[in-house]
Amino acid sequence: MPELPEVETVRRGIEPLICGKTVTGVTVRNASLRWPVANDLEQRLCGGKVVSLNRRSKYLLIDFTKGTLIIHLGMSGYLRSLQQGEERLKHDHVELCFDDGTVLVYNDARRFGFILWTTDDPLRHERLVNLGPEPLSDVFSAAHLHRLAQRRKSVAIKPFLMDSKVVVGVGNIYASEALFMAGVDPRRKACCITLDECQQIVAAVQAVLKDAIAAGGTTICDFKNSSGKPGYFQQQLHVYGRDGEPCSRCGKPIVIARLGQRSSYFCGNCQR
DNA sequence: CAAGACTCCTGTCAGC
DNA sequence: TGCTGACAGGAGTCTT
Repeated sequence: MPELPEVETVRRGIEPLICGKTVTGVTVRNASLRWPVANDLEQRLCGGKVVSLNRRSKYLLIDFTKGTLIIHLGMSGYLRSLQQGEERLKHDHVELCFDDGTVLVYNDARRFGFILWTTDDPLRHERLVNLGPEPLSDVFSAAHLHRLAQRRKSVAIKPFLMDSKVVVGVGNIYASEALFMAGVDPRRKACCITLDECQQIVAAVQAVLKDAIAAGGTTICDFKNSSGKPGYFQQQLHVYGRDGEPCSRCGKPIVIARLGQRSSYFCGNCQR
């Protein structure tokens, strides 16, 4: 389940494979993703040269001379490069062929992801324009978090952190992990979190994401393999998915709570 | 506007 | 062993 670190890992992994190369063919095997793949994608992409690869939130932005491909990996999506003669896999939905023979494949079993094309500024695209700050930027500060949190009278801090208007790229796993690191109970109301605690939370979110990116970076070489999914879950998780297991800090069992339709894992002793 | 429920989809796993 | 149902989750829409 690609969260921001995984998308950044994907970006770094495929950048050297396609940057500066020209699209010579596009195959869409299944256009019914979260939003349908444009039926004229091949016409739009062919002859276009990849200028750069960028990321905004969990969106991968492939800038071409003619426009930008906006890719979201959803829950189960990944990109890999196909070796010559290699078999296609189930759920290989879209393929981009480049002039040097490189083939980039989009695979997404659950089809929560999508591939969009825009000729305008991708950051002003309707999917991106209302997003909050990047978690690793200076805009994501304790003051920012505290200011927004004070207006939210009933939502708990954990679903608040997962709100993309507050900060992008913090999914269920990293929200749980960051709140553990910050020592904050995920059930507490956002409006009751102090500025000092916001500072702890910001630092924790950034540390968790940076660690995950670093862990993903170690597996970038796998991109050339057909099995080359990037290093999801390489990181040591302290609370996520560990209900009943002892807390790594105090030894008391990790507990689980439902917050905003999502499972939240935490230590009732270390997180107050 | 805020907040919660519901939705998309399929692989995985528990329970029978 | 095979079937069934619950569950997972990002992010959008719908309802309250």
